[in-house]
Amino acid sequence: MGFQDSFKALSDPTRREILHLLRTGPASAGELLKHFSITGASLSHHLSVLKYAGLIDDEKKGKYIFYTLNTTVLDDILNWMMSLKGTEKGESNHEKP
Amino acid sequence: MGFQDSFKALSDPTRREILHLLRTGPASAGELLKHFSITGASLSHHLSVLKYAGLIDDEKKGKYIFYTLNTTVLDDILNWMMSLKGTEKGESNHEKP
DNA sequence: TAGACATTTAGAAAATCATCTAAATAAATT
DNA sequence: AATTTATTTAGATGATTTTCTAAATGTCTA
Repeated sequence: MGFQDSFKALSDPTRREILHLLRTGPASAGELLKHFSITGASLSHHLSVLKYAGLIDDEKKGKYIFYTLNTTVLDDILNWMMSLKGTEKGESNHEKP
Repeated sequence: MGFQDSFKALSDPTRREILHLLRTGPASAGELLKHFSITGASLSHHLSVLKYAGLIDDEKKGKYIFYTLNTTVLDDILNWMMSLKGTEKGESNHEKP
């Protein structure tokens, strides 16, 4: 887990789509799989990368594993990008100084 | 140039450091090179990736080429991340609805 | 408990990537 | 004009990544 892992995780289109699908709520691996034309093994790999990066959490519920978006790391990345733009952490930036 | 290229460009630590160095203003390739222990050829490669992604601009000034941060694409990425969090484009998000 | 279902792990192949050295281009200096 | 300086391009190499098939693990149901 670290900045590097998060950015690496985000650099793959399948993984970004997974995050996008999870924005509305949890989903099992099988549900997610319907949206892609890759094998379950490939999806599983992508999920493990996202999990290692801290971008998703998983919870086993019987036969299924449900994945949920974790926005904590996203916030860190957002802050890093804001700092590049010279915008401070919590600023709303509606006015220009 | 596209979303994918931008994220790929951001997934390398050297390239992120380049962007970080450029946040205070333009710099030539040679100036940037001082901050890394890679060859000029490698740096040049990284700069071309960043440029292709639209994250930096370059301008030739005689013997030197000056690179500047371009925040347009960063804004697109920021918006994409905000949308993941369920936050709309320009919202300040200081209150919870 | 045997079989079906959901998901992961292992291992391999092909593609992509970061880096290097060597050579090329282009502008400034002497 | 020849040399030096700044940077890029070309081509090669080793590392990492994405994907696959096959097999393993764990859980539910008939």
